[in-house]
Amino acid sequence: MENIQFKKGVLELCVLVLVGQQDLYGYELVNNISKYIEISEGTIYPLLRRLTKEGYFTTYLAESHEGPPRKYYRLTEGGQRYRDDLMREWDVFVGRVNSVIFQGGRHEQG
Amino acid sequence: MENIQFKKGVLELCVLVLVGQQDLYGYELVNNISKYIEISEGTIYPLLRRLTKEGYFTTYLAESHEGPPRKYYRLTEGGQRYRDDLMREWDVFVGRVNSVIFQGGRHEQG
DNA sequence: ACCAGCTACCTTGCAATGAAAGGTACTGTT
DNA sequence: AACAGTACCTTTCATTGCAAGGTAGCTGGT
Repeated sequence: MENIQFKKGVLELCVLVLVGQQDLYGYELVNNISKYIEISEGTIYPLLRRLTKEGYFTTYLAESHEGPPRKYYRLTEGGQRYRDDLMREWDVFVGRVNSVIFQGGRHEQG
Repeated sequence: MENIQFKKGVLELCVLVLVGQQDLYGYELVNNISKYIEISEGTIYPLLRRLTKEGYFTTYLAESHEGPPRKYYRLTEGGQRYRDDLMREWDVFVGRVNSVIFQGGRHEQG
């Protein structure tokens, strides 16, 4: 998978979903997501900052036995709503793209 | 559908697929795709230029009864290969994103 | 004490791409 | 002539992912 462009906007959704399941810190998130989708720290940290700034996450620090303190991210209520909206949009979007590429945009629809 | 970012890279695939089915001109393409995905001329024309420059399309002009001449785009062999590669990548990508957001990145996998 | 390697955080500068806004030009109708 | 519709094109901007680099703490080996 070399196509960077596919990822645009989708990483945001992945991050929102994973943090929604349990509080996570950035480094953990990178390792978690990158099992599936190639991703680097330089992508995740700015994304986490932005989503926090936009009110979708709160953060807190916790000590670690194996290194510097970890900054955990927790999904807010607004974040949950945003996540749910994005999931619906993702679903609709994939459906529409598949309409275009599998039926050639010639399929009858509303 | 307000999320612009989802579209990044995917429009390229849509354009390749549609032109692969039959020669199309830009204006027609905009109207065709925008039934499914919001899109504007300012997006399509630069994209068509780029894909032509990269050797995926050839072009020819044809007169029109109802306005200025139309510039038709035709998919090259290289374009067909690229289209097929992109389709496979899109499929894989969607599968992986769904793994992350539906199984929380905890599903066993190669 | 020193160093390597890992964990964990962060930033700057860059490239790609979609969109808004604007421009050109032809045809047909009024 | 004026206008609407078709059809092309460009410039400028915002967003976002990445490479590269920087800071700092902990662990284990020498």
